[in-house]
Amino acid sequence: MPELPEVETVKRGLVPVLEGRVIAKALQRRADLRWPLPPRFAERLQGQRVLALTRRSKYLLAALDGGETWMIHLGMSGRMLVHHAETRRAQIGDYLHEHPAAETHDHVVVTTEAGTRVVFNDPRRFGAMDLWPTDEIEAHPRLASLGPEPFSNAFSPASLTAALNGRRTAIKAALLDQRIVAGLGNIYACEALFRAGVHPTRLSGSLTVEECTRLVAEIRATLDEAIAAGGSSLRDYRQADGELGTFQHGFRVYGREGEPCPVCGTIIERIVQSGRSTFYCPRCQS
DNA sequence: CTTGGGTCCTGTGCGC
DNA sequence: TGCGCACAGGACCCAA
Repeated sequence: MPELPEVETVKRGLVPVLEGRVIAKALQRRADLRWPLPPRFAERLQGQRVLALTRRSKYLLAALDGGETWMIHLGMSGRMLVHHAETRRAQIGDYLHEHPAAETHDHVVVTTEAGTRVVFNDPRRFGAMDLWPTDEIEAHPRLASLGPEPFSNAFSPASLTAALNGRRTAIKAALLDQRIVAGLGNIYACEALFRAGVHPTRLSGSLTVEECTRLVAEIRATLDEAIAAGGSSLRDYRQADGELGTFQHGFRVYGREGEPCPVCGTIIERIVQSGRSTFYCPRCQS
């Protein structure tokens, strides 16, 4: 579900319920997600005020007043569900007692002093959480090797050209490599390549400066539009506030194998690159 | 160093 | 209806 636009959408939904709030209660319902949770995870969250909620690539970062940052990655199927106090009977208490119908994959639950509950639900459990000193957060092993944010000045035609220079891998795989640019996933890599007119199997190092210029612009435009639409909703995914993102209707090639290209009418094709589906127009992309 | 493939986990949708 | 298989928005780890 979550690439950069979806994580940004989740962040925006969580800011009003978490920022400035104290985590009155935290509950950890299993010992591990993708990796073991840090020692005393729930206790370390409890009593902390969330100073700021930000996003780096596909990671949510909640800076706590005790000096640690709560780091959250949604993986493939992770969701942050918000339940407001007025929509439930009980106040702060034992989650299982309050919610006999707690979902199987509700792994972490926090309740703020305002009575709002935030539930991390993740069936596939590819998601992850950690606690890390805020003043060293950029050195976190998961963040240290990330490439530039797509909207930052550090991401530019020149920097992309330099990052791709000499690489023998397909450009599609390079866009999924978070060290090249942070935040793209399978959907938006396909969409950006289509919009830039670049064939997904092109060798990274073969792209011209002009093509890199188009790619930078189209990556930004695609992500921009997706964020404005509240992200993409596949399956029954919903934003934290229960709203559905609508950008899946804006996909031009992703998931459209066999359909006509929206630009030229040529049938869109699907290939597999490094184990992931790639959708593209064989005529528009060269 | 780069690159490609396997892997973690659960759920869903499709063809038979 | 039931069953098996392919596939799903991520990214780490390791062999070559």
